[in-house]
Amino acid sequence: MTLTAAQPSPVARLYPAELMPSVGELFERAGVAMTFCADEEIYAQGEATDLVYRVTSGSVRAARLLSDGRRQVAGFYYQGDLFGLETAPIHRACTEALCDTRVFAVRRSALRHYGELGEHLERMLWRATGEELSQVRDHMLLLARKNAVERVAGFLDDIAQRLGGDWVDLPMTRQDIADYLGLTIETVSRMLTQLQVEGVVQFQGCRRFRIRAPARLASLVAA
Amino acid sequence: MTLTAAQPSPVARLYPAELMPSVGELFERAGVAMTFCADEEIYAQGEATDLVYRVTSGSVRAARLLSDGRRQVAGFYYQGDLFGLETAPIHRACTEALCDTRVFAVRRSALRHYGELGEHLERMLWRATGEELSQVRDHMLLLARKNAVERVAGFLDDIAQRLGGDWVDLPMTRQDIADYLGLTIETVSRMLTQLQVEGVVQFQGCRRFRIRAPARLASLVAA
DNA sequence: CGACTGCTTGAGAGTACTCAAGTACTGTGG
DNA sequence: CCACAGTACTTGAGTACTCTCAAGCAGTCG
Repeated sequence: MTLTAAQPSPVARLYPAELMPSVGELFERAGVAMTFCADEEIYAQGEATDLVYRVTSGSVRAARLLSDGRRQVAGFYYQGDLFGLETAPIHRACTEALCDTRVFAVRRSALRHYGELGEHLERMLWRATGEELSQVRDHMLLLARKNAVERVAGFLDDIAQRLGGDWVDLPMTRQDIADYLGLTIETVSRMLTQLQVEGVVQFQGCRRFRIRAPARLASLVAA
Repeated sequence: MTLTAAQPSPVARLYPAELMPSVGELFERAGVAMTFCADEEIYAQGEATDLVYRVTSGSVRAARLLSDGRRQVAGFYYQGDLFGLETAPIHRACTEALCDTRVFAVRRSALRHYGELGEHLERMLWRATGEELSQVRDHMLLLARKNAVERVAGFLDDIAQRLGGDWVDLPMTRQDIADYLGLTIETVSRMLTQLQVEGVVQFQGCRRFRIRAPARLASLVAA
């Protein structure tokens, strides 16, 4: 990991509400830039939760390990996403970069020194926490009540919507997907093959795909 | 549902930090008391998220329905728990009372009229959202990576810890438990029988149990 | 080109599900 | 007080889906 910016200096000017900077600007102004290469750890399970991050470019995976080695991927974060939001003093999950990734990190405990900017950021963090809660609940529904095809279809739909574009490049391995969906790597592979055979999606190599039958994909995702 | 208190009146006194009232007091002061009988709906899926609730007595189940009838119980709330916390303007889940239940409801949009009390409550809501996020993540891990016995053991451990006491009375049906754990009612029943046969727990009727071998239960719950 | 890692495919096994029957608990009416 | 109905729960047998283990294939890097 490399720091590419100096420690931030307090910024406590008054902003008229309509000129309040975007979340991205807030992080760039109040945070520290960091870069990580593929598979590098951003923070560890058990580390203090003082820093909050925003993905500038690249993508990130949050994971938890059970004592017997089973792994669960709690989520993926892409460009523009905030992560590291936890109320507990210690991280319950670790996060790692999936590919070369740049983030801005803000020290939570320092927010009160940033005046209005800090308050604004705090509100943003709250909102992001709420949004994450609702995402996690959706994922819970998927894990509790959906079969393998539906899970994989849901995943492809999600990521296509999140990353946009005609063709989508998957930044994560099959193992990551499996651990995210509560399946095995073989089952994920089989379902991907099945969806491709059925003409729902089309793959170009194993990391790049495009949706060919959005309606059929949507019917699998249901809700 | 019955209202048993008048609409609250603004309370904007100054509280020294150390005299700040507890969450319970805050809800009683700023909220409206409501009572629900068993299986009565507290709010519906799709309803506005303006109200936030706190359980005074009884217990509550939050559930979501898939279009094909599959149901997922998102969580249970017991005495002292806050629920209804969502950032989205509309509830993604409905909540129902499991038994005769009393709650206090606070109108979120009214908080800014309550001065310091309101700000304090907002902070409480934020913290509660964070705590719920971490609980939901634990549950996600359970759903993604644990087998039937481990799920049921985890559930019993959770509820015993939450409700306390030697003997624990389950306020929910087997169907509720199954929909919460992503299992069928028959599997839940079989696992409960198995745990009882193995001497891990003991049942008195089908709604009242006690933990007989905490260590063995803990080893099943793992983490 | 060869080794390595990541992905796919196949065969067989196991866990949880489905369907079906039976038992226990609760409340109602005789 | 007991019989009955209704609901909730348990148990059993057979099935299906996903997992495990094993082998083969593809893309990448030195």
